[in-house]
Amino acid sequence: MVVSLKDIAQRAGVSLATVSNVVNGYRPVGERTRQRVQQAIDELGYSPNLGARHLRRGRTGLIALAVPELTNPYFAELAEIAISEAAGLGYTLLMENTAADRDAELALLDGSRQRVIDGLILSPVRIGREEVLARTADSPLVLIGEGVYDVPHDHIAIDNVAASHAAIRHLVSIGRRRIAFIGATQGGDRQSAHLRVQGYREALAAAGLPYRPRLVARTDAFGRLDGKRAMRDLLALGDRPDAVFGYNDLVAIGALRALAEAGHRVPEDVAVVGIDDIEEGRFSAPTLTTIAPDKREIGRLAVRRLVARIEGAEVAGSLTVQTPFQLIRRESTGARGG
Amino acid sequence: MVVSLKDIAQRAGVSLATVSNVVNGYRPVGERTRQRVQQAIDELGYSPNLGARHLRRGRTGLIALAVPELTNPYFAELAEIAISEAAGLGYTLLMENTAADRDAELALLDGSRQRVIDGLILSPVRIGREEVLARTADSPLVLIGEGVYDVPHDHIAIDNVAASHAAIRHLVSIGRRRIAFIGATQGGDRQSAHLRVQGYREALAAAGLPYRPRLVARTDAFGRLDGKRAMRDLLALGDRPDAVFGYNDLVAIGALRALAEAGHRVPEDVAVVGIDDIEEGRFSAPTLTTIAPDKREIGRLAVRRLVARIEGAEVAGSLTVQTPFQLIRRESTGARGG
DNA sequence: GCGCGGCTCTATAACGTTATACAGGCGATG
DNA sequence: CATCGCCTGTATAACGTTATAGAGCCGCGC
Repeated sequence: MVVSLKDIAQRAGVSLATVSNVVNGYRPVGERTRQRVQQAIDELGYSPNLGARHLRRGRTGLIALAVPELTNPYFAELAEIAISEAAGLGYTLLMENTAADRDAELALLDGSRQRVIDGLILSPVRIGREEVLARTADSPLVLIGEGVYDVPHDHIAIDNVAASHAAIRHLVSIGRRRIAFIGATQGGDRQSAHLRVQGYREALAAAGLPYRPRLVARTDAFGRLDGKRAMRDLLALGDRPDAVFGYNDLVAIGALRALAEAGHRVPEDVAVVGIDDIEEGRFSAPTLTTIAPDKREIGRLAVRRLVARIEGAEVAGSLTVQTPFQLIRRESTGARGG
Repeated sequence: MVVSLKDIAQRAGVSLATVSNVVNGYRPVGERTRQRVQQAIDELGYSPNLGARHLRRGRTGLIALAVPELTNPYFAELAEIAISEAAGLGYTLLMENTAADRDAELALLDGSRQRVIDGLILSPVRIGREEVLARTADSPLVLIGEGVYDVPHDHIAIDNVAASHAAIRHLVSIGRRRIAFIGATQGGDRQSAHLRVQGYREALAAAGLPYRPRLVARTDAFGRLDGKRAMRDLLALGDRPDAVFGYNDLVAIGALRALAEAGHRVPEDVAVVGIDDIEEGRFSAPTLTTIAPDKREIGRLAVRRLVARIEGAEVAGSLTVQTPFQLIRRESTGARGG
């Protein structure tokens, strides 16, 4: 049997309202009564009906984290952090998979899901500034990753241009001159790819190296297979690069695979760098040099800002936070050991 | 502004009940009225308040999938499938992370979370038959993976013993004689490890090979690092195995890494087989031979059975389904190409 | 001695739905 | 022509909770 406030009230011989006050302390209750009520709660094993509470309060205690792919370890690792942070704040985090689909992102942005969640953390891929501005829903929204700037929402990301700089500087520092980039995109979507390409170009220029469009490979998506295909295409071109910078670790790992299959040595023939620092890169052969964003910071910050907004803290304007990152050298650029 | 049934009713000049009937078709509505109501809905952009609906119907439309680790690609891949299957049936799937923690599993089993979800799909790791039997909550429960048998709940898994057989037979067929197992456990928890070890022993016996306890390595968890450490320990033992069967792909990938660091060639010196067929194993160097469970089938079946129970289909008794699996040969046991 | 404020507690009206009971109209049936 | 049943639609009571208004009681100050 499922116990409600009424059962407790009956058992303890008090009114509904008093039990409610004992449970959530909205108004003070006398010590004797409180004990009687508490005892009844313990005996009957009451736990509040969240649906009813939601109906009354207008909040569900649910927030969502929407990512383009659950199977990308970067997002899985981020999700684990966010889930535990949300739990600590009394919220339940719901994972949404947009599958990098524009309609899915739009639906989430102001769709019906909003009726059940108190707020949304979104990693946009296919939508841009206009779509976000056109949003009608009024529940709080926090953006993570890149793609959308200058909108009235909190935004947490790393500085992609700077991250690219760091990667390219590292490759230049170990003597590479023909540096390719894998993971550019066609359209204006996925801005982070643009930013990473931009950082790549700037850093090349800063190092006095020429920008060769042929060395920038486009991909449809950003998985291992995309990286592998792009690397294969680059190799087929004839003028082999001596280094590759991948849009993310998955793309870089795909590139590693293509290089191995083509019989090229990493890092001797071609050095490889990714972004994300997923665990897989610490176990690949060779291990993968990467730009490590502070996932813990990103996950915690995103949840905390969202919850702050939900709970009404009129935090000053929208806030864009750039979290730190770090270059981690591993075998794919010549570091020794694991 | 947030529109409710009342607003629609007013606009269309009908009663609340009629609008409700248009929305969810509980009772038929005349064609003319239906059109007027539908128009009002479209114009005002109504979407039902799920909290209220939950309160009234006693169902939330939320189901949960609880896994021991989100960052295990096997579960991430399974989750993607389950999420889309659930969406197709009109349910939202909530991911829960038990972090392989006993208390977390227990809390989920009959804890307060039950008040917000209609049913639970659980991949148990630390709890067994007794705990499941002692459960008080009465919402439907579907178990996936191994660990708990003979309980009155639906259960979907592969035949672990048979899977182990297939793996060992394969290793024997390519001439291996000293076959190690990585991923045994200490206690009675994580039954699947027991079953996989059991299959390993049986298959050794069937092949006329001796069972050497020293070649069975225990691990605390089942990640890459655990596999790497265990492999390192096995190598330190002196009598090097000529093949390794890992509890799962992650463990096997960790083993690959340890072998590479120790300078052993795979598969020439040591062949390696895992279980799960995660994408990572198709890109590792060497690519990983694995036992591939039918993740699509498992995910879809789990969701469908759970929903069937929720919706009251008194399906005959509890059902244990064993889904098919398949051996996929790759480089780590001598197959050529990707 | 009376009024007034503070302290507990209670009664009750929402929140937005859905299911039940009921009412009116109209054609078919006896 | 009266009656029955079907078909549409309505009014309304829940579901379990929380917030608001208010009731009873006690002690204190004038």
